[in-house]
Amino acid sequence: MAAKQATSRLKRRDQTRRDLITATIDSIAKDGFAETTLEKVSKRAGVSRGLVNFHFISKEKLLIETLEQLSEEYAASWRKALDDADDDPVSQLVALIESDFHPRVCSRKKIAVWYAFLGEARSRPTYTKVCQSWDKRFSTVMESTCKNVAALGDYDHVDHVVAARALGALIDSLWRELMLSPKTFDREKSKIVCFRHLANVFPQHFNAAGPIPQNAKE
Amino acid sequence: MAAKQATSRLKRRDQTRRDLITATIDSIAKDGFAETTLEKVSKRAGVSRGLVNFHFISKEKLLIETLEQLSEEYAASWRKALDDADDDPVSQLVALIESDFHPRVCSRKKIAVWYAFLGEARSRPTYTKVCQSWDKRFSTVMESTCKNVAALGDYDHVDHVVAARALGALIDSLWRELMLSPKTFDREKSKIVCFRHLANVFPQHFNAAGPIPQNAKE
Amino acid sequence: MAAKQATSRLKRRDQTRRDLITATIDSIAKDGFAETTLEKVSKRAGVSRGLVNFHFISKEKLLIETLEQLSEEYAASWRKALDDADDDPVSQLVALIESDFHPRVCSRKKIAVWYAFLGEARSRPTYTKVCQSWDKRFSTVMESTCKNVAALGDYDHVDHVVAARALGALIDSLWRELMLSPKTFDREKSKIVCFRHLANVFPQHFNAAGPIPQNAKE
Amino acid sequence: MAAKQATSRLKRRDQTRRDLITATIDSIAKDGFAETTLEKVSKRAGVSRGLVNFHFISKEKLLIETLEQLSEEYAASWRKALDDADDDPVSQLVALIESDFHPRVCSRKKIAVWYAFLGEARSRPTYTKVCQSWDKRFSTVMESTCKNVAALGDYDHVDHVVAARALGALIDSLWRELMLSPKTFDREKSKIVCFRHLANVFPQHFNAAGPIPQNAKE
DNA sequence: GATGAATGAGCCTTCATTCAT
DNA sequence: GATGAATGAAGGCTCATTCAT
Repeated sequence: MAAKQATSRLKRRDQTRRDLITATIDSIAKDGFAETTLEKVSKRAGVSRGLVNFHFISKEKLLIETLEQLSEEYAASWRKALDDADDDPVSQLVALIESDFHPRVCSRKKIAVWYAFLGEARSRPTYTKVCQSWDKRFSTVMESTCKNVAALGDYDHVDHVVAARALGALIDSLWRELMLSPKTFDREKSKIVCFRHLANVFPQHFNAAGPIPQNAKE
Repeated sequence: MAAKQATSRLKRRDQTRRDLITATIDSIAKDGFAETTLEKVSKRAGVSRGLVNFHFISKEKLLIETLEQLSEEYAASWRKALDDADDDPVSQLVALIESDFHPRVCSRKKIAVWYAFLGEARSRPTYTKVCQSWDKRFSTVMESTCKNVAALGDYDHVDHVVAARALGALIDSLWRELMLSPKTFDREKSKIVCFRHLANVFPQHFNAAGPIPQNAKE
Repeated sequence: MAAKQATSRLKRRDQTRRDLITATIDSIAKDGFAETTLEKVSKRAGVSRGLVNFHFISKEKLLIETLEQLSEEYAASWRKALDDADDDPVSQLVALIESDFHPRVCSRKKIAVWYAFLGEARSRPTYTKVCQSWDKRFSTVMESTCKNVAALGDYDHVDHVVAARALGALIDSLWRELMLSPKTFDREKSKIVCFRHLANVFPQHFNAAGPIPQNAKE
Repeated sequence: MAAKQATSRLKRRDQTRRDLITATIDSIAKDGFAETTLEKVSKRAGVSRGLVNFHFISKEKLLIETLEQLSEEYAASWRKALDDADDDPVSQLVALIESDFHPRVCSRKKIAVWYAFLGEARSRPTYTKVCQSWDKRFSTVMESTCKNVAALGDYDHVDHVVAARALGALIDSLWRELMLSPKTFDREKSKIVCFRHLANVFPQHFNAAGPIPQNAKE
């Protein structure tokens, strides 16, 4: 029973922590980094003022955990996408793109927060690290997938590393469009832009509509 | 004589304003947006605390003018690059790339500031507008130049709009690398990355070294 | 127990608020409106600087609450005086005068503060309202009491409304004397001035010493 | 010619000083004491920022001169009224009342300024002095005039000193009404209130309409 | 004599953090 | 474990005053 109570307490504790991180994301998205105060965050999470320091020691630590969670969510999303995808590089590339534009990670709110952290990254080493590894992990998988795609066709002249980097950059550029000009942003058109880029580079495997079915060949 | 006096005063006034904007850029680059205070800025500019409000009314207005100047500097840079370039689209594309990696606009400091503003853009409408137009103006010229390049060769299957966007995104991604990982960044290699992207898309006109001389054709 | 705790906290809270208002009155009385800063007020109240904003949101709101309390204290004073007085108009008029010169409300400090607010009344609508209602409430009761006195005697030719207003004005004038020339001010003499005014208007019921006993008549 | 130039300069100087005092009055009337800054004053007077200190040394000195001018204007007004009046006390009393409600001195603006200074009087000795003498000079003449009126009739039981003081207080109360409730204020009705007070005290010489013609008696 | 840029002290306010209850 | 009053440092801003031009 004591154990149960302890478990319940732990759950409660974690729930409060999660609530606070969610509230932090919401606040940064709405009011920006500069206007995000612990009072707003605690009010939004429905807890008392002093509780944030109790759970996270300092505001800075709360912010770092928030960034880390955001980063983890993102990585988890594309990892799962890869796991669920068929075992060929083209499908995997498609899965990565699908994942990156899934509302789960690609919402105006989350992207605004991501850019907010990026904006402070230069002057806060911890942010720098998280942002670097965020970029790094994704570009690595993107690169290797593009490499595998390149191996499928007649792409000797294609620089798959640069193609991968350009694809990553393109996705980022579309995210930024969602943040700055949400009205012109369109989730489906964004994917098409990515496919068109792939069609420019891997014309045998992609066109504007997405991957070109390769079964005819076999 | 009175006119001269007025001129001298005006010059002085403008010089002070410029100094303050420069100091603001330096401060944001070094300490970040959140840690940029008017005291630091005024100290850096070597003037008294109250002078900022005297000249710019409020901190926010100083920040906006700073962002605008940054935006203007950037646009002026690539406009001049275009003006100075030969009158063929390939040279112009090269000029745009050269301009974007020229230390004048592509310094770690300036890019950090640009990203700092971008980070607050979501929650401050004025920043949003300036950032939008910054993106917009550049992508427009990039697109039309790529279109002209596409017209030079056998590029029917190439989507030049997406190619242009990808190039812009690539440049931005390299800038971000300069900001987050200055040690791995290399100005020349960055241009080569861009050329490689162009080589992927316009293989008749670009290779990793840059533009392919076309005189053989004539 | 929780309730007790809450009560204790609430008491504490209210005590702090009261202390701050008292300190505000003291400060305005001593240094004047213009020189009353939150630092002085908080120091006088023995609390930290930021607590004022915590409890009153802004300096302006603290000032308004201070004025309101002053107004309430004053009204409470004469209301109690009326309650405690005998049930005849002459005794009531005497009670009102006694109340107005009671040190509880008629201290140099409080009058200085009252005049300080009056001085800013024109340019701050909230002050205007409080000052208006202060004046209004008192003049209403003064008027009706004078009316009742007038009905007691042979005062057909007497304008009791004007007599009441003149009495109120006289009291104010004596208050002002306390503020500007405290050395010539004398509490007892001030009441005599009021009685003399009443003697001028209601000679059958008042003389310089106060009310004339009317039992002979019965 | 040099003298003429000097004179012209002196005139100009005085004009500027007068403009600044006028602007000060306007500013205090509109924005209150607390919000009256030298910048507003100089802007209102149409001169440069630094000129106030040049002409008045300090803000405080400008304020004192403003108060003094207001006081002088007021005294000049009732002195002239007395000079122009017939040589009997009743006419003189009427003249004093007329003067006190003449727009020249009894405007909402000027009264607001007068009360603004009064509000700071307690904490600034110089203001105290000016306000004291303002009160004193007027109450002295009021008292002697009332004394002379009292001598005209059967007023043995009348305390003319208190009657005079009440009249002065009444005028002040009506002024305050103009400041706080300009909509209910009425210049003519105000005078009638004063006459009614006098009718209460000197029924043989005043009624609600004003002085009672005494020629029938002779 | 006049201007207005520049100074710097001081004010109100905000806010992360602490701690008694 | 949770609350919220209290702290105190720091920030943006105002403004009287100074002074070079």
